[in-house]
Amino acid sequence: MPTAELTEDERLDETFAALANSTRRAILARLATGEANVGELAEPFDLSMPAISKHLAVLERAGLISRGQRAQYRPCTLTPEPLEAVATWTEYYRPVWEARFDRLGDYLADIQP
Amino acid sequence: MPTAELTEDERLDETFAALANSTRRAILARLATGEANVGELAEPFDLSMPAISKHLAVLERAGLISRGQRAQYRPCTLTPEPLEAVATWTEYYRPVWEARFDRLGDYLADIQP
DNA sequence: TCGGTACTTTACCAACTGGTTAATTAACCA
DNA sequence: TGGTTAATTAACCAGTTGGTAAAGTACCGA
Repeated sequence: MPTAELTEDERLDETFAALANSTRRAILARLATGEANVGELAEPFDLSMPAISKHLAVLERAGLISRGQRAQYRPCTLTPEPLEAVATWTEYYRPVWEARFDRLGDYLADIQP
Repeated sequence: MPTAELTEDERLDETFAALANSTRRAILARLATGEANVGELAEPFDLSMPAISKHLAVLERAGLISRGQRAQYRPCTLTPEPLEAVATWTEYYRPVWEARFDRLGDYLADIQP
């Protein structure tokens, strides 16, 4: 079958949706320290294995992780390209939130004698 | 009533969920250029007004916009603090995706005679 | 006071999400 | 071969999401 062929917008939709869950963000944080199997990833959570499997499927579909196979194990690794896209998207708005400090700077300048 | 009292994780959940929709991201992009009424925000989209109202409610609940009132109009403005939180969250992973280039650098160094 | 404009609320719908338990697949090991 | 371990798939469920059409609210202006 052909590779999904998503638009940039659709890829951002999937990435943001995948990140909108603290279990999945915690899994990414764990993977930032290195590869891990599904069981190791599941251990910190009070969730069934199928629940973790589903979270991993969401992360994989969003391109945030990739999965290998070693015997019965499915080692997961972080693939951070979508995070880079999020950073790029977000940086566009940096001037907007920094304007607040600019205005604060103006204010501080104003009250100087 | 007391302000929602969400954890940092819950606020990130809401922010990422709000951003996981291209209509809402387009609305934010529009608001980055300045305040706008609901009708003005709806104009570029082939969606009913209630649909836009719902998107704005999601953005407001996530703290990404705030809404005023001027006669019949509800002017919306961008409130970028949650975007700053997203940037902070994302920057944590920057070394991970930049490691790719580091490794590329190692590789290029290796193949030098 | 009455009509129009701007927007929200309500009621409804189909599709998706996040969880469960039970069953299945696949690989190792004794 | 048969049992154990690792993980996925299937079937199900309640709650949320993204959309609609229709009704309601609120303000302005003639």
